[in-house]
Amino acid sequence: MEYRFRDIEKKWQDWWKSNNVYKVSNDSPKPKYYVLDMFPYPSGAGLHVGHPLGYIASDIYARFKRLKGFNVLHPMGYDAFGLPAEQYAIEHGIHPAISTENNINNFRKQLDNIGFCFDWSREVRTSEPNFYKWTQWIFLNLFHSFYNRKTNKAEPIENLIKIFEAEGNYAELRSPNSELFSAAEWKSFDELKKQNILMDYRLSYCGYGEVNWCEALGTVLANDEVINGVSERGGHPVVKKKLRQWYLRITEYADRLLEGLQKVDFSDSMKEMQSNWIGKSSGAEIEFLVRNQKSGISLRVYTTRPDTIFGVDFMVIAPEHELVEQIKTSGQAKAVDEYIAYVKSRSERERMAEKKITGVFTGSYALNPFNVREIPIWISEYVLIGYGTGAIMAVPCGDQRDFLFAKHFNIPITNIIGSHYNGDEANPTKDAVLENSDFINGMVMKDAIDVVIQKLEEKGIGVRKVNYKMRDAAFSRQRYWGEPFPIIWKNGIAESLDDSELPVLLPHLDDLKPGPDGEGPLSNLAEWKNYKDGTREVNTMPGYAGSSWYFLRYMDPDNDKEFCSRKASDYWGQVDLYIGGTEHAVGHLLYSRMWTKFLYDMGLISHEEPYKRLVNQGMIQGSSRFVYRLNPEGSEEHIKKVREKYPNQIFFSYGLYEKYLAIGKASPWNFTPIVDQQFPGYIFKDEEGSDHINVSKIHVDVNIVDGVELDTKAFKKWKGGEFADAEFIYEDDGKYICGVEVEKMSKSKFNTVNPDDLVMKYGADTFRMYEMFLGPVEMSKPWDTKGIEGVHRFLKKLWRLFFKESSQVSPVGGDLEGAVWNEEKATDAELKVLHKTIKKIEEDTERFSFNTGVSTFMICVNDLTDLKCYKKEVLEQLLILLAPYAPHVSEELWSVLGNSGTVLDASFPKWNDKYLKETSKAYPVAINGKTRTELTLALDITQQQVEEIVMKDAIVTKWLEGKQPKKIIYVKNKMINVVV
RNA sequence: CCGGAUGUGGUGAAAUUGGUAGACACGUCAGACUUAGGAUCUGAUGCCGUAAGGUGUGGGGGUUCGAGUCCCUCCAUCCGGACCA
Repeated sequence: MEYRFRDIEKKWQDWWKSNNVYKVSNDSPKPKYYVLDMFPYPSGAGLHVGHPLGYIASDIYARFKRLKGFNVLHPMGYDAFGLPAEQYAIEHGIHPAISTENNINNFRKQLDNIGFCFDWSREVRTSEPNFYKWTQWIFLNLFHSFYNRKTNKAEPIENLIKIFEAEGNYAELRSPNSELFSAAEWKSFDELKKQNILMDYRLSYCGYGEVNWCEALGTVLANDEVINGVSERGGHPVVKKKLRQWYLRITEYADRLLEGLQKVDFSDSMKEMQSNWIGKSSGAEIEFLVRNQKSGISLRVYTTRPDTIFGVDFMVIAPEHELVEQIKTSGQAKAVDEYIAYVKSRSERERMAEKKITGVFTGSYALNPFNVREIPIWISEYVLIGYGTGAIMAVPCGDQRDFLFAKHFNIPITNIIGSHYNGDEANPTKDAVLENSDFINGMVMKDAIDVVIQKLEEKGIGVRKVNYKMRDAAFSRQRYWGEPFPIIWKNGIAESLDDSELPVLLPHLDDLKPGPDGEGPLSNLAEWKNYKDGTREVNTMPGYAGSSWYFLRYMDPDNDKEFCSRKASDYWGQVDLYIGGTEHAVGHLLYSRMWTKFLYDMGLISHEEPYKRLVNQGMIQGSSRFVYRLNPEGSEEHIKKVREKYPNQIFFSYGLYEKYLAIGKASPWNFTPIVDQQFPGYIFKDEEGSDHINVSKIHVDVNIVDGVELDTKAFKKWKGGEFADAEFIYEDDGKYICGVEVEKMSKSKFNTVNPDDLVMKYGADTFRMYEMFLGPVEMSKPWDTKGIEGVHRFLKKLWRLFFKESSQVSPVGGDLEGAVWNEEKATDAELKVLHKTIKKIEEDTERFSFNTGVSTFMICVNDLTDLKCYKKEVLEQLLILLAPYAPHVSEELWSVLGNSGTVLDASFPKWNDKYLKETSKAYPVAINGKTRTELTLALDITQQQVEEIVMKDAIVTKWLEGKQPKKIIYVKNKMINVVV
């Protein structure tokens, strides 16, 4: 009977479904284990071979843990709200609810094909009211909370009101925007004022701020959704705009998010990315008095290097700085105004692209607080209003930007670091001994930092200060396809809806055009917007709202009383293993960590970090294939001439293309190849000059290319016959070879490979194992289908340990025709193969090395084939090992051997040392690391016994020539070195 | 520019604590069985060399009896952040 994977896989997938094999209970005596995948955004493009990589890895691990006796939670769901569905709706006229539903169904079908062990009864969709009800509920909890800096945790806003009523607002409580007031003053404020003050403390709050506004998408974007000044989705330009927005006060959690990284098992690069994003730096804020016609102005700067205070040669403030108007002198007013106008005319993108040194002198001087030296104040766009105080003290001998600025504008440079400064570039060292520095002369810089800060604080002109790059996260979108806010506006006050009014359903809307004044589409729906005696908030929540807590919902998906019962979250606890891509490093992962900390502060869950261990699967890149078409270009006459001779499209094989270029030989058309930088390829020019033949590189579907060889027949049919008339110039061996480049996998590059096709051709088990066999899960690599045959061959070989293959067609299951397996007792040699495999598979799987795991199976099956071992005793155990990797064939053969139920309910075999011990082993011996011989020694012997045997060995004694060895090094179990 | 990662045959890659580098697989070559094979099986396969032998983990240097592995330095590729004071 042959290995009929299609029937087998269909059979077991149906069986798993109808027997609820993967349904997980919250009530089990077994220890729990939670394996989670980053749930997908169901895009219209469907799955390509890159998507399932992480799912397969987690699936293997989840099954493995189940075999090891854990109660494993392994759920899946959909991150279904978001911008792309809405963009798609606008472009194609399909309502997001419909397209999302379609895409989900399509995803599900593709996922089911691969045979995952997800517990689909726990599926969540962020766009479902029974899910986003709780997203809204958590949002309201954030809204009703503030961060108490004294207790260092989130608390109900009532606590803050009590403090205000009793003590008023004081410095330690103060939020940057809020004023200080006494308890009595607080009581005298009217409601609007009180609410405005409270808004400065709420963990989700509404405020005005500079936001990233994307005109093309018609919405604001969070900082991590903007890459190099353009939107992550679509690459549209993004500008700064002041708008009323909802925010998440994530900055209050900056320190805890940073500290928490030490408690979790993430990769170094992931931790690095997060801590860079948080961007904690410590230093001081220093007050500089400004000397000009108006008195009493002071300029506050932030610096991490207060030790360089005597090296300050100028100050720079951001063009948007609030003191610009007051600081500019009448003499410089014109120049300053012109400069500000210039800066405004430049987009964010231009600024980043061309880093010109620009700036203008304000005419005013600041005074160094220690020696009252006059320091000119400049304005320049290289100082950002958003970071620190928007003003800096410039130390050109220590900071390269300051240095270049000083050189450019001929500002004299003070050297405070002696020979460490060479006059050609700044030196940011902290190890120099200070010079020209008044009371810190002679001190090492890094020691001087604290001394200066102390002195500043004593004199009341500065304060120690920690700064973060991270900003509060913009939490509203002017879009339709997201969670509505449970907020009503009344007389300028945001009021929360009552829990009983949740969920606030997203109303149906056919026309998704934006509302007036930069508001979202919901603004157009008056009957929905007007609610009770106020108006609803018409913005919606961003894509990351639902994903910030979805991992908790899986624990208790049907609960309609709570977002997740305490009992369920206590049982499942942290996600033990979280698998996903690095692209969420600073977005989703930070937000979900913050939400978890918040829920922990509120006493709603018992753990503070959501993910215990994070594994980042690598990206599978596309391996694009190209054909090279010759296009005549230039005068009409020339084109006609060429076309007369060659009426069809001519394609050049890659090898020839390369060859002609390499040797500079004339092509068959006598066009001399020359390199032309203007074109993305090469140009073949004719002798006359302007007329030439351009070679265009065309993406060709990887699925009609076998390795690098083009299937020319399929090519002619491809794209509805666009290339039906193609003629080919072949290699010498008559093949048409394509060019290869690694790019991002995308439909437009024709380099996507659909898993469905591979599953159809080779089966899900082969596909799963091949994806793992490609290399370490964490590594990015281009997809290459060549090689899948090897894995398929392995499964067929495995099959032949159970059945003789015959061409006769037999029904699946129950029919044991051609069975070769037997119940004989296994020999030691066979058990050795088995136990070696058990040990290796356990280790490989545990340390996530699935690629070597697959190899281990191949070696095992090769060995068993060599031994002609068809014994049930061995094979049965092997099937248990294989069940996580190739679940379908394992189930089939497991039942063939007469077992009932799923193989996953078996327990993972234990390996026995007894079978792994060698009776004897050859040890190479090296003398002075040069010469080698082999000795045969027993396995468990002592160092002393080894030395005795070595010294008795004929070859060794001959080498030693009577000399005594200095030492004999017995290295573990392999090598002995004799040093003379 | 800063930070992180990676660099091993024709290809994907193994080598868990420093211990016979290249497991396993693809590809290639040769052979067997075949009317045929894109089926299956056997053998060979890092490179140079007919061979003995030499050489070999991006380059250079170091530690060690011994280095793919540890240290220094340079180079290349990928990813992330970039006027963050």
